[in-house]
Amino acid sequence: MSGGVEWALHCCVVLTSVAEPVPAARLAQLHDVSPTYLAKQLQALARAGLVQSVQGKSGGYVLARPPASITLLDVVEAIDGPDPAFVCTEIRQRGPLATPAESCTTPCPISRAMAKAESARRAALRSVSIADLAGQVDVDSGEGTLNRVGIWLGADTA
Amino acid sequence: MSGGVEWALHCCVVLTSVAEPVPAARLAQLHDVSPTYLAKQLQALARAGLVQSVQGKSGGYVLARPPASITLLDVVEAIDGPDPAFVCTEIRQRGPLATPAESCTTPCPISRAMAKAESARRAALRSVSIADLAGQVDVDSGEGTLNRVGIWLGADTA
DNA sequence: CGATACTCGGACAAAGTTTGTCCGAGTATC
DNA sequence: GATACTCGGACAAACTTTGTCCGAGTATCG
Repeated sequence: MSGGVEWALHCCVVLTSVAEPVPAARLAQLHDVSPTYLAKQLQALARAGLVQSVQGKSGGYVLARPPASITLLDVVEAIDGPDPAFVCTEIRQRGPLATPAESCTTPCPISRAMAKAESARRAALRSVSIADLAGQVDVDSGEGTLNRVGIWLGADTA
Repeated sequence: MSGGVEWALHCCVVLTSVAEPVPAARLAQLHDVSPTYLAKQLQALARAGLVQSVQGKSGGYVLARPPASITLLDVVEAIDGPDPAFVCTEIRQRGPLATPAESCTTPCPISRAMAKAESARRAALRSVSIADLAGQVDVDSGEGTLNRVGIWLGADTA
C-alpha cells in the first residue's frame, strides 16, 4: 500500500480545524515530510473531490465536504486507487484442462473468497469518518489539541 | 498484492487431489504459467511449512498438512509476507507541534482504524480453508472435476 | 488597473519491489 | 555407481512507488 495514505489521512484530520485554505507547504512543515511529494497526494485528494484547491496568493486546500461525510475508504481509494489488490486472471480457463468459457458464468471460488475479504476490509474503512478520527484525537491528546493545530496552520510561517 | 498469490492458491487446491509429489514444472504446465516463477512461489510455500518438497527423480511438492487446516490467510501471508499493508510511521511525533513520545502510549486513531480494517480482512481470509475451496470447485464445475485433475497431474508428461 | 508574489498542477527522474530467468546442489532411480 | 530428474537460491528485467522540478494561473498590494 502506498505510504502516502498516512500523510493524506493526517492532512484530512487537521484540516477539520481550519476554515481558511492551507498551503501544501504548510501541511508538509507541520508533519515534517517532503513538501513536493505531499503536494502530489493532495492533488489526488483534489481530483477525487475530497478537498478543494484554492489558487492565488492566499490559496491552499480546504475540505470539500463535512468531515462526517468523508470516510477512510474515500481517502484510501483516492490515494491507492479504486482497484482491489487481488485480481483474478482466470487461469482456470488456461492450460490443457481449461474450463470452457461458457461454464465460467460465476467467479471461481478463490476469486469469491478474496472478494469477500476485500469487501470486509472496505466495510471497516467505510464505517469510520474523518470526523470520528478528529474526535478521537482530542480524546487521546487532550481537548484543545486539534484547535491549537488549526491556529498554528493559520498563523504566519514560523 | 503479489499476483503470485493466485497461482499459489490454485496449486494448493489441485494438490488436494493427489497423494504422490507433483513437480513444479507439471503444475506450471497445468496452469500455463511461467515454470520458473511458479517454482519461486512454491519455494515460499515450502519455507512457510504449507507444502513439503521432495527431491530426487520422482520428487515434487505435496501438501504438508490436511487441506482443512490450511487457511487462505496462511497462503497469502506465505507469498505476500506477514507484514500488514499499512505501517504507521508515527508522524505525530514529528514537526514543530510533535506529540511528546511519553504521551504516545497507544497507537494513534488512524493507526487503530487501519489495524481494525486489516484485522477484518485477515479474519475473512482465516475463515476459509483450502478444503472449502476444493469443495466449491466440485460444486461449481461438477463432481469429479478435481479428481480428473489429480489423475492428469500424476500421468506422464503429455 | 498593473506588477508581483504566492499558489496549484502536471511533466520529469530515482529508488524499491515485483516479476521473471538461470544455473548449481542434492537425491531417488535404474 | 552413473544418471536423470528434482528443488534451491543467486542473478537480471520491468513496473510501481517515491521524490523532484518547473510552468500556468490567480488573489493581493501598490
